[in-house]
Amino acid sequence: MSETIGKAADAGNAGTTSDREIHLGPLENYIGFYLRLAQNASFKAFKRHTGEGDLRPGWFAILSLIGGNPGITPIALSRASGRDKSTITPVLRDLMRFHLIARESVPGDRRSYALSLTPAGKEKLARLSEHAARHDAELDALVGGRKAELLALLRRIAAEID
Amino acid sequence: MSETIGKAADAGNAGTTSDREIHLGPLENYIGFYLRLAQNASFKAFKRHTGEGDLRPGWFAILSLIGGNPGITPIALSRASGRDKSTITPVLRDLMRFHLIARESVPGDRRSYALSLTPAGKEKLARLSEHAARHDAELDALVGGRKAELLALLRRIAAEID
DNA sequence: GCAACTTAGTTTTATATCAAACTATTTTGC
DNA sequence: GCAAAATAGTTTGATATAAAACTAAGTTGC
Repeated sequence: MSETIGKAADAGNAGTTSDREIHLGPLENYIGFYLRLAQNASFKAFKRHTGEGDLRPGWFAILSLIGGNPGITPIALSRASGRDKSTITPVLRDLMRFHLIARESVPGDRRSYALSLTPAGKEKLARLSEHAARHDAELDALVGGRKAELLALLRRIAAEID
Repeated sequence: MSETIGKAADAGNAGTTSDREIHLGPLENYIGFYLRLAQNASFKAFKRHTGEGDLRPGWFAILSLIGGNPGITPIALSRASGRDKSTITPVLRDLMRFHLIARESVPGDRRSYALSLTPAGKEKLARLSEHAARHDAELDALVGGRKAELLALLRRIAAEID
């Protein structure tokens, strides 16, 4: 961490700004800025947790939603998980490739299909759930008694910012 | 929005789950889940704001930090903006290409260089700042009087989750 | 009952991000 | 002072995501 200490002494230079004197300026009070920092940090930590096995962060929410809603369609998954439908396709392809989910045709709509977990998928979900629970427990510990308030605010931002 | 209503009536099917009956299950109470949703929504809205001009979301934080800290180096930018140093390089290249920033050598360290805004960069930053301020004002409106608490929690998550 | 519109899913393209590997320097420990 | 370790910056490769364009199928309005 030893930063460039003596440099600002130089004349023709406005002063090379070292780490500990950075001014965040307006960013300091921007919700959007800290929302990004917090999400990145949380996602990184989650990746570290799950990545230790053969798991993938993107799989958990999808597997969990299929597990809790057998027969769910890709478009419903997209809406429930808050991701664009075009990002669901490759995840489902992976999950199929590893035989964690099964597709069944939807009677009455040949465009769509119904998803469910295979036994292997249920096992994988169980294992992923442990990691996820541990991860969110860490977050819980950080926010202490203000979890309900934080969740309410985040839900509100997610739902109404657009 | 007319969803597939009559489908669950079919026998051999566990019931095709339509949008309005989705159970989020554990996700419902996961901070990480709503952190992602909120950040994605906020980022999308920001992109919409800035994208109307010739602006780019990634540019604002960087320009703002350079503007507030003339002489800042790429590595200090990386830390202050919370992004990996490898993501700073291409942004700086773009900003250089549009003559919004200038590089100056750092006396005493030939690996690094000092950054500053050109007059054009200052103008661009001023314009971007308006959009950013408007965006964050929307977020402020959503969180009402609980902004300080939200910021404190997000800062804490960003700083301590790793 | 057919044309127009809408919806489900996929593919393609673009952006944001991290991580690892690499080069060129600088700093540190004897 | 020199070898080893650390640091600054870049490049390359991977993943997460959205958006737009496309295909196929369903729904609606006369």
